[in-house]
Formats: sequence, structure tokens, C-alpha cells
Amino acid sequence: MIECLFANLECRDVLSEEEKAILRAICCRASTIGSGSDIVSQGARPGVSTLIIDGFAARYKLLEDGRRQITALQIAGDFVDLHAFLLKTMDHGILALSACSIVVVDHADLRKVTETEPHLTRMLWLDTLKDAAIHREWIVAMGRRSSKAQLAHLVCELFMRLSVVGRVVGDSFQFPVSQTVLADVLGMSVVHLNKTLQSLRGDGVLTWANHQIEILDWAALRHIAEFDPTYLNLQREPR
Amino acid sequence: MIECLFANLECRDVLSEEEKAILRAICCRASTIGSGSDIVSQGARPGVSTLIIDGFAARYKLLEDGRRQITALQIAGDFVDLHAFLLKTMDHGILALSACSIVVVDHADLRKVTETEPHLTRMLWLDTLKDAAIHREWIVAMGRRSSKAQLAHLVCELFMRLSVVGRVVGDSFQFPVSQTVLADVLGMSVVHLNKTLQSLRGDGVLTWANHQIEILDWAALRHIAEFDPTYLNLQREPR
DNA sequence: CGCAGTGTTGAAGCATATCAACTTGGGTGG
DNA sequence: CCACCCAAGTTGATATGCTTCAACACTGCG
Repeated sequence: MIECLFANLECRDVLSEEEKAILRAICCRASTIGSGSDIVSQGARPGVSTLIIDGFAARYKLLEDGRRQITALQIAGDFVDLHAFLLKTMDHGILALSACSIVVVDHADLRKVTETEPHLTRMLWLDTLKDAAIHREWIVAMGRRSSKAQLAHLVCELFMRLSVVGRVVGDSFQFPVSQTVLADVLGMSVVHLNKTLQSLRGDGVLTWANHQIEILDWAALRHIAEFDPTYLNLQREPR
Repeated sequence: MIECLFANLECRDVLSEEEKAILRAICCRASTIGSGSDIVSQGARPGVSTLIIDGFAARYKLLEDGRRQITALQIAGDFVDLHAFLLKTMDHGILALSACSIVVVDHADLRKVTETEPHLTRMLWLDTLKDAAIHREWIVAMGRRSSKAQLAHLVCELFMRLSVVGRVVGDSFQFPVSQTVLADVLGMSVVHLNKTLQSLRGDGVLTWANHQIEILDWAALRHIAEFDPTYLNLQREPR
């Protein structure tokens, strides 16, 4: 069930069987969320944190005029609002972009982990640090990359993250997201995203149809994006 | 010496005297860094983490063509590379924007804290989560705000963060940073930043001269920025 | 069958980058 | 002490990337 979380953590450090057992024990309540509904709402003070088992979710903020910016994409194996455990009040919402299987963990149980399991605590901390590293990379992409490079970079990132949790088949992965949503991820208009996408398609580096992305030329895509996966911390070492 | 760190942590939860003593004990080695030099270089694997006692620093990444994006501004009281404790390899550099007083902490000592001080560990974790929340807000600003709102938002944020650590006098604070640097923070060209700045000055909401920013009309500035400080988590509550 | 959401396209306008020139002020060497 | 220089700030002109608006095609669904 929560093997995707193990995959996520274990590509960064070794997890003992006891630690896995603890995680299994506290990740008790499972459910599903329909596409388009909030997993956590802005301003909420949840008593639980949510782990995504399957599906895509997004963190987002709304401006007063109704425009939206998505600040993170969360996939299977992501502890999507672990940070609410310590931040308490949600300063943003979390939205299911597709139907999502989730599991929730009581904050009381997480607290117990921090009291008794230092290594596991560090691993969970690390998981939130990885999210922050992704945020920084997005800031770079938004501030200094061309729209084409920004989009290419996102595809590279998703490809790497999804392969860690076994969601990549060959050179393809499911990406059940409309162009409107993707525009809100990249901070551009739908029209411009559409043209940027077609420019990438025209270069023959990827295809995107039926909610599935296939990478045709990884080297070229990576070159367009100037993609360097260091920030994803996919190194297994003692933490 | 490290009172600014206490100020930073204590506006979010109570610190016991024992916890303060522990922090004082591990923050042993002090030094200063000259303006313009790296505190930590990209690709480094530091064995210590750095706390800023005084001055301004920036996290940054460079693109292949030499352009730069600053992904975070760090001020007094910020544990600037606490995340290196767990991320191990720096995926970005940290630069002193002014002369900085710093203190370093051995990762071995931080590890001991995580083994024996669960509450303090959560407080340090929280500190990195606050950085991530700021990252998300910057993503929103870059993606969906006008350049004027983006700049106004940054000034609001700096004002709030600097007042926590006692760096605001009246409505003014020191901001020893060139327009070139600020342009790299906001992801815009220097020319455009200059014009945006003059637009804010023209509105009479702030002045910026001699490396000092004075806020003339807080309500108007806040309105331009649509500033909501929730994300800074300045709520004192049990964590 | 009609409707709503999604993708696509072209045209026009605005925001921002780029380029180039000029000013200002502080620091430094003659 | 002056002359010069360099970094930083400022300004205007031009070019480009991106947004907005509007229209149309396609698809799945009630």
C-alpha cells in the first residue's frame, strides 16, 4: 500500500524493517478523493497529514482576482501536507488533479515518531526539504528560463520523480492534467503554453496526447531544459 | 550572540532555557564573511551548517549563459544552510550580499540534537518549512503578480521578517543590496526593476535611498502587494 | 442532439527585455 | 588636491515574448 513512500525514502537512505513497520502502523486510514476536489483547503488546520498513494495533486494559491498559481505538483509517494504537522495553519490549498488514493496519518502519531524515532524523523524532514529544493528549481525556471526551457525542465523533473515510484513505462508516463492546469503550474497563459508545447512537439522531443507524455529524445529535452537532477537528491547515503 | 535565532524561533513556539542552552553550546564558532563572497558554494558537501547573526545573504543558482536567479534572501536569525545537514550536497550556492557575521554548527551536533531533543528538532524542522513557505509565495509572485505587486510583496515580506529580529527602526530598514541583485531576486531585468521601483516611489508608498528602505504608506503597499502574512507563520503555538 | 470542457489558431496590444547612452558619487592614483 | 575611473542608477528607443480576445474544432456526455 505505502510502498511508494518507501520507494521515495529508500532512494535517499536505507530504511530498517522496524521503521517500515512503524510507517505502516501509522498510515492507517485510506480513502480516495475525486478529481477536482480539495484534499486540504486553504486556511484549514488539519489534525492529520496526507500521503498520496496514487494520482496527482497540486498545491495552489488564489489571487483576489481569481487567478491561480500552482506551487507544487505532488505524485504517488509524496507526503503532501506533512508540513501542516508543524505549520499548523494551511497557507495554501491542495487539490486533487486526478482521482487520488490517499492515506492519512494523525499528527499525534507523527509527534510520537519525532519523540522516539530520530532517524525516521530525519527522513521525513528530508522529504520536506526535497519539496523545498523543487520549489527553488521552479523559481529559477520561472525567473530566468525561457518558456520552452521551463516546460522542458518540468517534464524532465516529472519523469525522474515518477520513475522513482515506478510510474514510468518505457519513455512514457501518465499525466492526467489539462493545459489550463499546466498553465497555472508554469505561470503562463493557456494560449502561450499551448504554443510552447507545440514548439517542443515540433522539435520532436516529446509527444503529449490522451493524458500521456512520451519522451522521444531525452538528450535533446535535457539540453533544452539545462536539466541537472542534483536538486532531487536521488543519492542513497546516511542521513 | 544568537539572540536573533531565539527571536526567530520564539515567535513560533516557546523555547525552554535548556533548549536555548543547547543551541548556545553547539553554535560555537563565529566568523565574518566579506560582502560578495560565497558562504557555501554550489556542489559543496559542508560538514557544518551556517547561522546568520547579522547581514544579508542569498541563495542562488547560475544558468549556463551566466544569468543568475536568487531563490531566497536570508537575514539575521536565519539558519541559512540547515538543509545541508540532510541534503548533504549543495545544489545551489549561498552568497553574502553584505558583510555577514555568522556562526557555524557541526552536523554531528545537529544530529545529536535530533537524537535527544525532539521539540528542538521540530523547531529546526519548522524553520526549514518556513523557508519553503516563502519559496511558494515567491512562486506565486513570479507567476501571477504584476512586477509592481511582486516588488511590493517582497518589501512587505522583508519588513515583517526583519521586524521579528529587531532590524526595523520605525518604518525603515537597512537593505544593502544593489538593483542588479534585486533584479536577480525578482527574475527581471535591471532596467525594468528600476522603472517598477520608480512607479512605487511615484505612488508615495516607499522610499529607497542609501541602502535603506522606508515605508511611507503601509496600507497602500500591502494593498498593492495583496500581502497576507499567514505564510510566515508568526503564530506562537505548540509545535 | 445539444452542450460543456478542452485544445488550437490568428490577431492585436501590452509588458518586459535588450541596447545604448548619460549621470552620479565614491574611491584612487597621479 | 585634482583627475580619472568604475560601479551603480537612470533614461529613452526599439524589439520581442507573452497576454488577451475571439473564433472554431473536437470530444465525451447528458
